[in-house]
Amino acid sequence: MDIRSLKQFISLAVNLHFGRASEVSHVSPSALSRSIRRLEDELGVSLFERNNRNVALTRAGKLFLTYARDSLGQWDAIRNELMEESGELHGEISMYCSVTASYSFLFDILARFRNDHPRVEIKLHTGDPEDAIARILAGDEDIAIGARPVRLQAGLAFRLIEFSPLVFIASKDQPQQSAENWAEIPMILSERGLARRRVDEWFRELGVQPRIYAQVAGNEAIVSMVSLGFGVGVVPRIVLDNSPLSNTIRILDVKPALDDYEVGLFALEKKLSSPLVNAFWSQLK
Amino acid sequence: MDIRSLKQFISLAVNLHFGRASEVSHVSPSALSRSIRRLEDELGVSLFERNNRNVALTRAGKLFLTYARDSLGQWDAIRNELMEESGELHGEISMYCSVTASYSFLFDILARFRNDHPRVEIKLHTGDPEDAIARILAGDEDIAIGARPVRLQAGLAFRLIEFSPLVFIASKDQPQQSAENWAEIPMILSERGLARRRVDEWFRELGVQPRIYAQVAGNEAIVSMVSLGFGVGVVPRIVLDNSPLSNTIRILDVKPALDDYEVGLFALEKKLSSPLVNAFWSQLK
DNA sequence: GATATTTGTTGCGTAAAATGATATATATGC
DNA sequence: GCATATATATCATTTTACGCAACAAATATC
Repeated sequence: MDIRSLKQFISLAVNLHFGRASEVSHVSPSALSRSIRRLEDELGVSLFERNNRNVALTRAGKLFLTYARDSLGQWDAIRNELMEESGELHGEISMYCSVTASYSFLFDILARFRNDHPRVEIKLHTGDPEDAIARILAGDEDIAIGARPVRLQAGLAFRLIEFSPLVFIASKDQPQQSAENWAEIPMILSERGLARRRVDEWFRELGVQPRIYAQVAGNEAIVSMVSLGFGVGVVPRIVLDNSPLSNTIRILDVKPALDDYEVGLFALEKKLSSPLVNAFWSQLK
Repeated sequence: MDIRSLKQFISLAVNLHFGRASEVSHVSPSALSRSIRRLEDELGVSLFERNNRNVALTRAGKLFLTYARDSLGQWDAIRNELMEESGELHGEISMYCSVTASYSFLFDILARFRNDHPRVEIKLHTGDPEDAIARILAGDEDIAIGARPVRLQAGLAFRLIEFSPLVFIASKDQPQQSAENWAEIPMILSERGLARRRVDEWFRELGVQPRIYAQVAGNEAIVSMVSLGFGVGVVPRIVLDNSPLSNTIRILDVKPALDDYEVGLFALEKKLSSPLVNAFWSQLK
């Protein structure tokens, strides 16, 4: 039995799906299957009841799950304890953020952190920012960068990095639209996410049914389409600051303005007691 | 980190000597050295302060030792729990006994145990019976076969297998000695151990200084020398029962007779709660 | 004080174990 | 009944672990 097997077991016990669990653990499904099998051989009991369609914990599996969680917690605890003993921070911390964020905030933050704690290895995963909170809550990542939702889930901690206005953008070549014809203007919006919800509400309060030209995943794609003159988009301004297309774009002066994005760090509150996470966290004063 | 590394670490922490610790763990010293090194790398701290002459636990090592013991205890606990869940006993149990014992009692006991619990693997180590209790107390073995000492150490459990008279033996060819000349008779005795202490006391009570011809390690060697006519020896009768030389030997009728050997199982009391050890233990009614 | 001995570590070649890609078997859904 | 999904078996490859022997450093021995 080793720590890795325990983590894999927990992942499978939570996901109840070899494919997804193996993805989280960064191994192939076959490796996970064998790892679980090995564990079962070692313990002499089946931990999962599985056929080719379903995976379920056995009674023994449930018992072992609580053991695994405890054991992993204690392992983390002793590692933290010994880390304090050694004086210097070291180990591994996992981060999740969007590609946009990795271009903008991340560089400065990481550079500083790296300088202060050179022996801490950072595992960075990028992806859809909408998944950020879910990944934190699931314990898949230690820290994520994202926009603060209106309501924070219980146990979730947020620390502001900066405000970024949510702005309407149009191509520089396009003539300025008058404020009255919002129903006519082709809009290019996020498929989902906080920005989309804000815009939907904005239109609702205005009493206008927007003409949605395109629903796009990713702020960069919105900038591209707007730059090409397809319509008006809404993105956090931080995206423009790092966009190679920003000089082809102008920001519309829209009233009322949308609320600012609050971009910041997410982490589980209970993980803030970990020296590594805490060091990262406290870096932002 | 895996269970094996933890055991190796504990062994080194107890022995404070790579050679001896590696022997207990059944690996080469180099493997142990690398294993410890790996642990230290993983934790980012030194666990031992060591040069080519001394090994000592660091402060971090002491902290980790308590963790390791706890962690190992919990691992055993969950394994036992899951074993009860599964209904059938399985796993591994380690035994220690002398070569003599392995010829005599062990066969029947093991055959029966194997029949009742075929999925339990038995690791058998043989060696000097005088080490049996020490190995049990050190936790190196689950169960040992040996002779009950006058006083049992605290925490040590003993279960009688059978009595075996401690007998004086001589070669069949030698003439019977009269009872008066014990001081003249060449004695062949164990170097150490319970039998030796009993004989020493026997002579002391008789007020005779024995003439010790040879001090030998191992009952088989005593039988050999006696059989060749070098003198009179003292061994538990069970040894004769399994000796190919027994027909060349006769048992002397000595008064007062020595107390019987109480041959039986040793185990740590706290290990009796383990299903495996308990099953072995309870086999002897 | 020179030599021998003890003992932890390291280099190297081999053996074992783990892994990923692919194939397979089997269950489910339409 | 065919298409899909999914856990597992197989095989080739890579990674890891191990033991042996050499080494280095410290102590013991005379």
